[in-house]
Amino acid sequence: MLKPPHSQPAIETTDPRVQRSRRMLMDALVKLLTEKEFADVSVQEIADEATLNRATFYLHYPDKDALLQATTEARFRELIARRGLSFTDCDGALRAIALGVCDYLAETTSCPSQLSQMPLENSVISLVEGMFQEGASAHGVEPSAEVALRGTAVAWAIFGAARHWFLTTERLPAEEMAAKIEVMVKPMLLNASH
Amino acid sequence: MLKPPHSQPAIETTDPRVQRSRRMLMDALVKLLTEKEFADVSVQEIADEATLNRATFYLHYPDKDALLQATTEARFRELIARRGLSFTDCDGALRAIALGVCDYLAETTSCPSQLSQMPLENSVISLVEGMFQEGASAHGVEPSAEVALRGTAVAWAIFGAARHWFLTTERLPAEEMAAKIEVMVKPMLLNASH
DNA sequence: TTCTCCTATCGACAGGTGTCGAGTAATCAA
DNA sequence: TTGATTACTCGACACCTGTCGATAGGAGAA
Repeated sequence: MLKPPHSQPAIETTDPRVQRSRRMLMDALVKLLTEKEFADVSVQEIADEATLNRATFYLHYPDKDALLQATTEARFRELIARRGLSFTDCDGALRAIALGVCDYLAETTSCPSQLSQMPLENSVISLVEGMFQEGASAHGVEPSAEVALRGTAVAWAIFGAARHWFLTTERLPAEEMAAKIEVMVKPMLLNASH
Repeated sequence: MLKPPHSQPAIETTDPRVQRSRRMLMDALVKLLTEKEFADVSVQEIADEATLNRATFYLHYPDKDALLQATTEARFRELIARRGLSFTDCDGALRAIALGVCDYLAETTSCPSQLSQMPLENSVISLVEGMFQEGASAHGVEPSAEVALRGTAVAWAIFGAARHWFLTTERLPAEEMAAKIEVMVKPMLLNASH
């Protein structure tokens, strides 16, 4: 469900030991996910795979959902960065974001069967939301409830569409899908953004 | 996560014992949710509250998430039915659905603090999706990948917007919000539906 | 180096989970 | 009513969870 305690604690630490432990835990989870479902992975297994003690796991994440969340977020951020997403051109950004989400789903969930489930969504959607906020403020659109609402709705629409695409057999190339999503979703932004 | 086994098994049984047990489990969960967080509710507590054996719980649902899912779906269906949502007028339907989702979130999650989390979404979104399918086919729009995609994206957008609204302090009346959502989301449907 | 702070380790704990086999009781059809 | 079927109960099982206190061990500053 929700992790109010260390919801976003897993960031900002310079201590190399901490960095190392967290990376090892993430890598361990990713490896285990190529072998079995998330639900079938225990904290003990993750700790073993990471060559860390189980108690150490709980020093960093409240439970395995939080680790999945953090891992997901890190991978998605990296993917976006690798694509060199810049918000200098407003027009390309929408398609790029859609493409990023499609790519992300296709890449990180192709392993066992359908990991395309819920815990992933929280982090990805809120990241996409953040991108819209960023993009809007970068272009002088002052933040308002209206803008925030539209950003949220668009983020959810994009994720929902990308997920739909991902769950489809015989799917189109990601680029085509991203273009489709762009034209479908763009009208939602036109009334209130600049 | 996902429950492939009895994902939608909780339907269609005439045996009164089954009906009774499932209803008692749902009612028990609803009652317990007024007292504590979902994460803090154990299967044993649910069974006790329902005056059923714990093993009986597992005869009906694979875990407590599945019960929450089923309970959620039942409540949302009932709410929609109570509002007398009809799809005879295409124009009102969109706003009515948005209103239904807002109502739903406001009603079922006001109890402890924030239950507005993930397990709920699956069922509600797919229900809304189903409504679009239904509405489209009722008006002679032949089913296509395009229509399905738009329905999905709209469902996610509505849910995301309603959730955003729900998590806002000082929120507008649900009716106003639903109207806002309608105008925001409607353009997504215009190109491909009739 | 030495000292301090923080992280990682270890063993153990009370509790929860999901499943099983065997027995009881309710339902439905013949 | 009888008999077959199915739901429910019960106790027990191995395992996982989240947390604790005590201890060892690196990182960085004095």
